[in-house]
Amino acid sequence: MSTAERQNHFINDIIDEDLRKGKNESRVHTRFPPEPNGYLHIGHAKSILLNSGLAEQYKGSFNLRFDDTNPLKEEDEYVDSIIEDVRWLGADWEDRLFFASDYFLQMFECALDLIKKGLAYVDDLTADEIRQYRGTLTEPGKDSPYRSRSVEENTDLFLRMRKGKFANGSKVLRAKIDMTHPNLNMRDPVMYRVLHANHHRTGDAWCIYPMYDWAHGLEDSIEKITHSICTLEFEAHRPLYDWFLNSLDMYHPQQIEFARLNLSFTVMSKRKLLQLVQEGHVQGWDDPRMPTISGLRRRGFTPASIRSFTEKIGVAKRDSMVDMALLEHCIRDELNKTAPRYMAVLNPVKVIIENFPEDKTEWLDAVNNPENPEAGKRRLPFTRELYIEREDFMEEPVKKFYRLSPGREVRLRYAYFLTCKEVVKDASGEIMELICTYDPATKSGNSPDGRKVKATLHWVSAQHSKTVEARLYDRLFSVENPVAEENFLDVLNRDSLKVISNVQVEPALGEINAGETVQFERMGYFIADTVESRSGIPVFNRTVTLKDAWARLLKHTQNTSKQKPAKKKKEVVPEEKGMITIDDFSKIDLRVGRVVEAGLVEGADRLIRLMVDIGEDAPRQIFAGIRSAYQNPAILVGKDVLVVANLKPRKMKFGLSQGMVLAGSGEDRLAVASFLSELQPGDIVR
RNA sequence: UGGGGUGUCGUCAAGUGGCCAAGACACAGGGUUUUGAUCCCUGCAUUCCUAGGUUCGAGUCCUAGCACCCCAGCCA
Repeated sequence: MSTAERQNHFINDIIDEDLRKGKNESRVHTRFPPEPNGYLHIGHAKSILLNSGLAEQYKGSFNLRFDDTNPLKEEDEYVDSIIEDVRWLGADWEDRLFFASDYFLQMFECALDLIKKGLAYVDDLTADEIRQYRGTLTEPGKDSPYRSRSVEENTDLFLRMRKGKFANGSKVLRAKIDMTHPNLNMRDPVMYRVLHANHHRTGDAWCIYPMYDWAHGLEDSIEKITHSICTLEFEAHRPLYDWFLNSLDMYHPQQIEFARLNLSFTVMSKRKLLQLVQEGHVQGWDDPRMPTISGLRRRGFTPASIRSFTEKIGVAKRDSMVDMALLEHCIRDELNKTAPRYMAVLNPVKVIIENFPEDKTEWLDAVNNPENPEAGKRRLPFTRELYIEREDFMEEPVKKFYRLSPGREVRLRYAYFLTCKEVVKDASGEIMELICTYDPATKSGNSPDGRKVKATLHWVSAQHSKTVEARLYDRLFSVENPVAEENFLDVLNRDSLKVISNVQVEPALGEINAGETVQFERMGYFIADTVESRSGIPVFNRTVTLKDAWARLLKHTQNTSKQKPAKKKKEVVPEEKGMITIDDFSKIDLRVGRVVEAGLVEGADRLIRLMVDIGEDAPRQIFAGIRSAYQNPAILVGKDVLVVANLKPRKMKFGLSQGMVLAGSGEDRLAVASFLSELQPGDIVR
């Protein structure tokens, strides 16, 4: 494939240094070691392209090796899909396709060797007991009672394990390291478990299977890998990787860890992807909404776009979440240069051109790809009846909408200027047809008088167009990080797939081959689905929309108009209309009060200090700004007034004001509301 | 609270003691345009998790904190 360009990251630095020192005879040999228990996703693509890219860059080698050490989870179906995906991505393993299961015998012999060295033992503890003996993060573990078996006994037992003399789970082979090691992985890890199960490649040849930590370093060592690159979660396993190889005194590759890829608006764990498939939330591993390689391929992504993406995201050790927008950018960037353009109307509305002859078909030239002159031209039929996009017409155009509306003139791409004269609706008010006229002088879209038009619309001839189906895909999840939710299924994007069956496309599109990608002008990039297209009847998958400034503008105004009514509910109702509800009113504790004392306040020329009896043990002190109306406060004494009793007390420099006295005010008047009645202080007013 | 990692713009990510802290995506503004696309221009971290320190000079070195991630499968 293409030659890998050097990227600057820490793994390059490590390799450069190794080469400088002449380590491994200056070889570079990498590998991609998938377990065939699921489909590959874009996170794997990052690893595949990293490993194979490094091999290319340093003129080394790259192996594809299946890490098939667990017969319970692995299947040939997955092997096949993985091979297809890695090949499609362009990684070249030449003749080096390997299986860990091919090394089972060598691994077995190595285990015997380790037993002989007194570094491994057969343990009879149950899985539960092993867990208990392991200790915790903060407490050391303790030795198994079987830890001190002799080399002879261990050898005998292990041989019999291999011969099938023991039941599943009854015995394991463990490395003898250190049960008090602060790294849990070093507390006598299990190397082999008894598993009477059929393996997808070795069948019934084995009934003991090696564990990852034991097997992986051996696989790398056997293949003479120089740099064994894996993801961060294996960092704590590296001491073990090193311990096994050192104990065996074998060729020793270097394990290097990097951060796995996380992509916004999707999930990347095999378990969750499997769940999406099994529970039918998507239509399979290759559903175009899936972040799997096969899903992306069916969606219309290309190896080059994925390669470009992995180059842009870089390689580092910090946990990160890459913006889906970057992946979308990469595929747009490529398809813009390569995809031939066609016209297709996703949501058609009929246009009738009054002044165009009924029986005439005019063939017009259209450019196949403005980015690539070599793509040539094609001819488009133009007739009296056309379809245009329903969204390209607005009977009452909003601000900044400059497409078609009554009385307005637009350009039909590669054709003529068109003016809307009349809107025809059905009984329900839905627009059925647009009656328009065209200007014959504007052929191929130019006006001789220099008249300008603000918009250019795509269109198809109603007589010639074909009806096809399209699937409009969107992001699978509605939030950036679905994994952060209680249940990631709760945030599945309900609109991730919209199937539309009445897409009107120009005739040439009927001839397209499955797997070909085109641009529907102004709408997006679409690929003819490889699974459901039939000869002459393509089914289109939308890979990605074009960037759309108008859609963004619309969204913004929608958002702001959505927010406004929400605000208005709070503010407008009480303020503009002067209304509160009965609930608001019932919050006010209004009492009858009798003024028992009233006087001026020293240093405050507006305030009067009142002592008001509202039926409580003691009168309340209330400061009221009513002095302008009561130069002689004494006249207030003995009057019955209305007091807001549950007003939050307010500290003033003259003292605490514990309520409010209602007063009425008008032009030049201010008076405390007082009254004569049978009501007594403390009575509630409603 | 054991061990292993990581902290630089909204998101990725360069930077390996010495010009005003690369670049990309996103975002905002402008220009060109027969795709409201593409393309082009402009803007976008006085600051690198925090606090001290070393130094003529620190994102880079030292010390002490803080935050986040991984590990207790007979999964990989």
